Amino acid sequence: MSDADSDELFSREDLIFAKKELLEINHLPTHGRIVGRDDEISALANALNPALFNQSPSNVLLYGKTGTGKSLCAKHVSRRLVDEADEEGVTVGVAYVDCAQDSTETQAVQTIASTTNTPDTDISIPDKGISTSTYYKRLWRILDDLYDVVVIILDEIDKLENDDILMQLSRAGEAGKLHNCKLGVIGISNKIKYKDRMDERVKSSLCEREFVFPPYDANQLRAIMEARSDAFKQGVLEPGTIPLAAAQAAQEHGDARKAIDILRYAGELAQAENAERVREEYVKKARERAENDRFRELIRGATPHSKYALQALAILSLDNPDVDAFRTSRVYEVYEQVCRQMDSDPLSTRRVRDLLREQAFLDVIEQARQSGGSAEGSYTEHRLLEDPEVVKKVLVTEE
DNA sequence: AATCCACGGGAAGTGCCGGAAT
DNA sequence: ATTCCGGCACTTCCCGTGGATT
Repeated sequence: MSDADSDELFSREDLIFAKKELLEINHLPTHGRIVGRDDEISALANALNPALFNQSPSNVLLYGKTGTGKSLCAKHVSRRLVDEADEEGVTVGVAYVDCAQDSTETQAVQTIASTTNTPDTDISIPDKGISTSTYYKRLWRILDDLYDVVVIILDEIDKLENDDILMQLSRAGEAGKLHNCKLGVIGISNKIKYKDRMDERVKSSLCEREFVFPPYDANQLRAIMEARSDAFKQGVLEPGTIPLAAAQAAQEHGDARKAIDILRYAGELAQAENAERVREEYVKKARERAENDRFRELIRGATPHSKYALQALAILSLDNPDVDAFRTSRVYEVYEQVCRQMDSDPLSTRRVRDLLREQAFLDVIEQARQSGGSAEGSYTEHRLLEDPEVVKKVLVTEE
């Protein structure tokens, strides 16, 4: 814009990135090791191990916050299983379903059936047009015809609209739907509370084993980022950049995806300013942006009044830096003020209680039941899990 | 073919109230 | 004794569907 060679509208050469695709969200590390998940990988392998002897693998539920490597490990282990079982003469199939995309029973079955199907069969799986039960019938046939064992990975399982498909999958064997093929289900959720919402019978069969994925610490994040530093040109990254970005990401949520985002944003900022190197100041700005994005994503789809309630909690947190949890009645008072500012009629206390509970399920806030002591009643306290500054900024700029 | 309308289902929201907690 | 949580029944509003009418 202000440079001497400003007649150059487009730059001819990328000064910062060499292989930017390494930093794209969906990029999976193909070669090299998965950082810091050895225990989880071997536990998962252990649960699936019976498949090697043509026996039923255990059903598993994986918990952990976003960006802790759940999907990655599930995919990795199941792929290894297919290879090793092949050497043993056992045919293993894997179906991966992203339940955020296929959130209904029909869509999910359709995806499973069409990914496990091969042209060798005379079974066709149309995109649409047949009933759910027909999909199931064809799926059972495919599985029996082609595989000894099938592992079904249900990612973001909490996004499913109902438990019907879990019901079908968990009972497929005993209900006589499958004759030769054994079924194993890996459920992946980033909501610890998801299990509470599950049907009791599904829960007992699907959660034979549970593993919790802890957030990455700063060292692990640093290793993850360094494994992708080839995305940048030689010498562009200052030596302190990655450790700084890792430290910041670890401090916030230990989310590897976000850590990579920070790195990419920092590069883009450097690019936008025609800098030759990625300096630390860019990392700081990038972190702010990544954090805003993350929170924006978290509250996407929330109703206006949900946001007002969150805003009220953020205001309380900012006004009282020494306290971090507030009882419902105080939140409601501030919420009423927010509504007045927004020129909107406040909802009832009953409704706001529910809205806050929804936010707690989404891990935006945390609730704890408290008691005031003798003759003082009991109540719930709400604590914001996000940086109040970020919450306020995002919520205010949304309007 | 375009318009209208009745209908059902689901989400949002309210009020009531028994009961948990200390 | 006190606070307020959370289940329940109920209302209101919106939206997609599908058949009837113009």
